Amino acid sequence: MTSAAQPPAPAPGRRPTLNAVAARAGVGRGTVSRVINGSPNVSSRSRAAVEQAIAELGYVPNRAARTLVTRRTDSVALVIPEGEDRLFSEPYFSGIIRGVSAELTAVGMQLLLVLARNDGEQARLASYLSARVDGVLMVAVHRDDTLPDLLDDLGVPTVLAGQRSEHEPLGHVRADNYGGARGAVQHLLERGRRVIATITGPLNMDVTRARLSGYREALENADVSTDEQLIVHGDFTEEGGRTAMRELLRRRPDLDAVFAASDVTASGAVLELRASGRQVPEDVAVIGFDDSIVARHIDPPLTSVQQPIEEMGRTMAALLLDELAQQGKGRREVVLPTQLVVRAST
Amino acid sequence: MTSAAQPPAPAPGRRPTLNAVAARAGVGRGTVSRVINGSPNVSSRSRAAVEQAIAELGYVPNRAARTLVTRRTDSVALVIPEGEDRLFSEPYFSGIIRGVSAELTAVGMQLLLVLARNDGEQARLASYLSARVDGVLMVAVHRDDTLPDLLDDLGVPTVLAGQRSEHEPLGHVRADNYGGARGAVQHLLERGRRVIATITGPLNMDVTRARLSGYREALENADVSTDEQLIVHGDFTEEGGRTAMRELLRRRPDLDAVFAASDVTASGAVLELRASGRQVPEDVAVIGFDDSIVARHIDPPLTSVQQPIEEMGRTMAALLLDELAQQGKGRREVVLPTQLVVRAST
DNA sequence: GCTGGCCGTGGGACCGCTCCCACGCGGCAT
DNA sequence: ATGCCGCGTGGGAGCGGTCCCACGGCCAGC
Repeated sequence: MTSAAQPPAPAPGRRPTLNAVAARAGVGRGTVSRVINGSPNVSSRSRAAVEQAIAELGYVPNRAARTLVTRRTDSVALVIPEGEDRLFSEPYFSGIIRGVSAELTAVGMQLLLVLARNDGEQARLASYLSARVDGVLMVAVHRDDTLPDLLDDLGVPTVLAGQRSEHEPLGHVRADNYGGARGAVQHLLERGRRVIATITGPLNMDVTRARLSGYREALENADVSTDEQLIVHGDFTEEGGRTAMRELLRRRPDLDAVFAASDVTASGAVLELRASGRQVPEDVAVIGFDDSIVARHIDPPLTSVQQPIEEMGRTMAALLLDELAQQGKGRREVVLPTQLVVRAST
Repeated sequence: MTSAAQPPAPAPGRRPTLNAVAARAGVGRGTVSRVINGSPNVSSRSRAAVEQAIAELGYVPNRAARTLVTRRTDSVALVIPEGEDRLFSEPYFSGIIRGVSAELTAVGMQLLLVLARNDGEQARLASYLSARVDGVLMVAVHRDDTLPDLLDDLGVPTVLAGQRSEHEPLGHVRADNYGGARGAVQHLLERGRRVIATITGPLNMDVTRARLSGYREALENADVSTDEQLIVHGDFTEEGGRTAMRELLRRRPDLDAVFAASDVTASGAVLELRASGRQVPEDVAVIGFDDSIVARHIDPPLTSVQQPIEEMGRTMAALLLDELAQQGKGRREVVLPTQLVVRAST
């Protein structure tokens, strides 16, 4: 019965704690903490001792304990609207993930993946996120998405891929859709095409409007008359592309080129053109957008506008980390250049 | 100077705590905790009071505080080998994510996305994961992947999509690759094809061996002689498909069907067949695997073997939650049926 | 020589929760 | 009536960090 209060009790199969490191290094907890957090006010002697103890013990800081006191979770959420499966296809999603992930792991933050339903649960989701992460990245935002605003109200730094409207108040990254579209149409003009149609995306997306502007601009610059008959709205699906193409052929059977707002739409257009007895690119040239896996695999391989997806991911993460660092200030927008990838369809 | 120790100090812009709920409900902290965690030993009076207080205060439990004491993080990681961009294409990745996410959010767990490099960092990654999550889900495991074993050694429950070898010790979910391949070849036989070649995947993947077995089995069942000349190895890429097809045509110019181990491989094969002057499906029928976006968009649309991807995701998560619940026991394997989707290529 | 300031340091208080012990109370068997 | 049991309960201890205050030692300035 001489058990006078168990001294340190090495703790069974448990990971070493900061306390254990301090004991082993012969310093106080505060000093270990300072070393870990890179404080300059530590003598090199202490620092060396602590670093050695950390290495010997294989110490890894307990994130929960740190979060409890600092109120930072060191994690950000990537929110994806459920149903936007389009996003998951190459190269979009892999690129975004790779970029975001690279930027985040470099600073020791972790990435949470959250699928969001587009129903009335957005308020609940916003509150959930505000308790779980330091910031939020969102892709595929639509004009009427409220989640970004809800998050903003809760003070959760948020960065979007793309803007909801031309005056997006939140930080965001987007490709130069306007310039990409203009370049695509210029390319068609250089190939000698003169009756150039376009199949757009959904009207409630900013990318649709930007690409349409680029299309118009290119034609006006070239003094080619623009005909509203040559503009049809699609929905980014293959079926939408077929339907739109059918309508275009009805209106202007003499068209000699089509600029589609997505590769999948373009692939539908190609099918419909072929069904009407036209050859691509001999009779009608076709350009897509996204440079997706479909562009490379359909026949003929599709000329397409490529976005710097991975860099967009990296930039999104960087902007968010910026906002985190400066407490919500420094909200910025970044526009990245696109590149035309020429293949057999033009 | 009459400031005698600030009493409760309502705390400024901070979220309500369990203490605040207890005070408002007029009960002790223990009781609030019991209500939140669904303990049965709470009088219905107390329970009602607590629930009302929670609602009024908009209380959300602090996960870090809970994790600190329970040593559970209530989160699992989905580990994806970097470079396996193939996985990111429709429908694979979106399906897995949707299935996993649905199952996890139903029980309040969160999903961490982790990109893993295939270098010597795996030990570090394993240790990182063991500190950050309760369990791990892995996709695209190769025969020589060590991460699953490292995790197992650290006692981190792990569930794989697919098996590394035929005697996978870890819990895993896979599609019936054998049955799917057999069914595909049977379909070709029913279409009257007799000289059926196959382009496999990489030999270090179990799916490759399983699909090859199914191919052989179907031919043997039908008393069609199998010729090793008809088997060529690919690598799941389009270029690999072209190369393999070229080799097959050299060896057996009389072949009348090809079963490819992936849609992308199949699309390469189709291009090469066409280049050789053959028509698909008139001269040579082609079947792919995965029922990916490529299958639907190439010309002709590809007959393909579809896997129940979303269900695989759901099942993976369910198996992991099971292991979590029973402390690593109940390690199981689940095989899900495939389905042949017939299109114009056969 | 004394004072002031700064540097490096140790350690108490605390973050918000769960775990568990101890207590009061009523009902049942003795 | 007395005991015991078990239920519902309150609250102390502790999880593993960070923050910050106080302290000793040293050097520079007067």
